[in-house]
Amino acid sequence: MATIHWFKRCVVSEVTQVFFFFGCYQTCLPESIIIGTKSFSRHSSLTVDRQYFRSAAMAQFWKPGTEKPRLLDDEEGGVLFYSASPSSSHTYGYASLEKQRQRLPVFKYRTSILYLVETHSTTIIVGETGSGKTTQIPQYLKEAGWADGHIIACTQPRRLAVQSVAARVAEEMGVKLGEEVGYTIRFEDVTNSDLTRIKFLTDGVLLREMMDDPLLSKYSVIMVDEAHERSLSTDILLGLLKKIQRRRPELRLIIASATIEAKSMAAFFQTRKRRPQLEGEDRGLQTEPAILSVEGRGYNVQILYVEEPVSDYLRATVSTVMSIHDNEPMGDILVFLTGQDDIDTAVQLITEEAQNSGKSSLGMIVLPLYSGLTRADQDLVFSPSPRGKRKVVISTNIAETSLTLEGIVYVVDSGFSKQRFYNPITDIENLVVAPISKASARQRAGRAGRIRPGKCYRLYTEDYFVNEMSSHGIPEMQRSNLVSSVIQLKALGIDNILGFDWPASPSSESMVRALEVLYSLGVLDDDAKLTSPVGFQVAELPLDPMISKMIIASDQLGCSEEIITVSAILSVQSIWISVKGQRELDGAKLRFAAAEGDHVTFLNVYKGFLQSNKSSKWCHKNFINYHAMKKVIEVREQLRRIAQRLGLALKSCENDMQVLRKAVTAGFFANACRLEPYSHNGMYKTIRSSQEVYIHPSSVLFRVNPKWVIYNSLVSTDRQYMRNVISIDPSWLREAAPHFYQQQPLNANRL
DNA sequence: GAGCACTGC
Repeated sequence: MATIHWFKRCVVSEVTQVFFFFGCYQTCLPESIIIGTKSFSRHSSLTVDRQYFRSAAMAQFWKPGTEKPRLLDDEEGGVLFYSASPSSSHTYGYASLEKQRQRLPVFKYRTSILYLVETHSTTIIVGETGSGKTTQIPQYLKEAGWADGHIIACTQPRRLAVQSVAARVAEEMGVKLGEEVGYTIRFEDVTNSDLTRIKFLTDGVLLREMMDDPLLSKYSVIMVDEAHERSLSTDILLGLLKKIQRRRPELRLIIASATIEAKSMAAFFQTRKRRPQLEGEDRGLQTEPAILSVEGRGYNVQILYVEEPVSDYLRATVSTVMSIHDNEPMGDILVFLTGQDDIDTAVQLITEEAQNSGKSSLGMIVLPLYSGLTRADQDLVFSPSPRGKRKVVISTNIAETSLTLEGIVYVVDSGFSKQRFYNPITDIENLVVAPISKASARQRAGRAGRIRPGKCYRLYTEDYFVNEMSSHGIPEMQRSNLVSSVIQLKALGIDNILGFDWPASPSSESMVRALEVLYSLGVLDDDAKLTSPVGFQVAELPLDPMISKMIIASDQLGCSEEIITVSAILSVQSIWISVKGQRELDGAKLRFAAAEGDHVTFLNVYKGFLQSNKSSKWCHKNFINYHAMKKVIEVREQLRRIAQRLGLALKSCENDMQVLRKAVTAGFFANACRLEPYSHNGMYKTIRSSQEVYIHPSSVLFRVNPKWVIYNSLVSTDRQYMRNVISIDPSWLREAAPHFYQQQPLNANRL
């Protein structure tokens, strides 16, 4: 392909001599802590590289058994760096497991960690993947007696991590999972209230627990793991834990992360300046956070940068993969691109290129990886590559944190990912391709060093990495719609949302917008307090507040069974299988299509699924995602239980779809749109802000264009597309939200 | 007639 050669030619022609630079520095520590590694130096040795890359720095990850630099920097930031003294040896039943435990890097810090937790309210532990912090620290705490009469909690951002870590710890302790060691995730509580002493849980579950027990009084130590990811729920949790600490000085917090800005996190938990006479300090408990750094266990990853910025990262990706395959020893390749579109194209281009070049096609298996794939397709990437073959996985961010692939030796990093951004003025969340942060780049590179030393090819220049890439991404909190977060805080009795102490404050526009939406839903009153009962009921449901409101309205309208089904379907990613050739999918959709719109279509799919006896074959035949439907069933059951607890009547409207549409209107009235009169291209305008929007072609109402519709969400590409659309009668709007629409020109006769 | 990074309750 001529286009691919362009990249090679261009670079080759400009590279006359290439240098190798060697430097030894630790990428696993935040810059603020590395200041003491004086040995860091860069000396260049002249080598001609046959690649088109310049090896600018060797990212040296610490290996077990090597001495690490020690430093003490307690001048300002409160960084305590303890020397690694061997812990006293203990003997436990499981010899081989015990040996393994002692070989983990974190073991050398056992005494230091216990000392810090004993003497400090908050301990920040920085440790790379493989340091063993997640599995070992809860055990150390238990061995030291922190579980006597209390529970040790360890939170994770993801369900899978909770399950696997809990299983591992139970195994190491030689106990049955669910007894002394347990875990809780949504839909699964594998704990025993009498026996469980170490409990793993998602941070979202811990937030929910706070609704019943605001001070989290059954926990003695709470370890918040992967805090560097700065997810929405982690940040809310950190803000709330800081508040709890003031009421419960004896509670110990451990904030664990890979590449956190340790000092800024420490500054967040720094309370001394504001309250010089904290109760805890009288008892020798330091309220100033301690920071401890633990080395990881990855192998060296050599970082290579492009000499010149690439104009087309897709082409650059293809030629880089081909070059690795032709020139480098065996080992699988992991490529980070942005989304399904790019990935499918890259898979195709690489496959073609390999076939054209003849010999190299023999040894390559090229596989896509993104969440929209079916389970079977995702499993392909986990099967070991056949002898003599090189596996090339082209992935989204899913391989950065959520999934770990073994056998990766080479990483190709495009430097981009899709990120969500929220505009509080237009109230629209956009998904845009944006440059990643240094922290992400390091995380991606680290994926190459899991089994042996690897290489990471960055499709951007070193100068760009050093001077332009931001060190950490923007926390999710500052990129999201905050309605769900605000209602959670309200439910926990946080009245002053605008004054809440966040690890990273969201814009006041976002918060004001969230308050407005909640007010219009009747969830907050004039004093911005939760209304009773609607506000409390909405807060209790683990859903977007607009969906929760829809459920509550369905009680009066007598269609709660149907609305709960619709809610469950709206809260899973997509019930349709994503296929490249969409013809068949469109045909399949037609079988379920309802004139009223997508919500009713969903109901038809659900009914069909039940009639098929929840058959996976039936799903396959109808282009429906079986795993998504199973999740729908689970979510639906949970919602029914909560609805009953809230005193809502579970009732079916049978075939009266008008009440169902009214219930949807009660939750989503703010998303009402009117077809522009005389519009020939299906243009709608939102009632609230006269924004130009169109029905998404995936909707059953595409080209049907009813005069009045309500959408569930907007997707913006070159146009604003409404997804999941239902037709309504405009008179229902004022009925559902009189205050919201009192000044809006709703006269349908104007059409 | 177009496209949905990834989590989580």
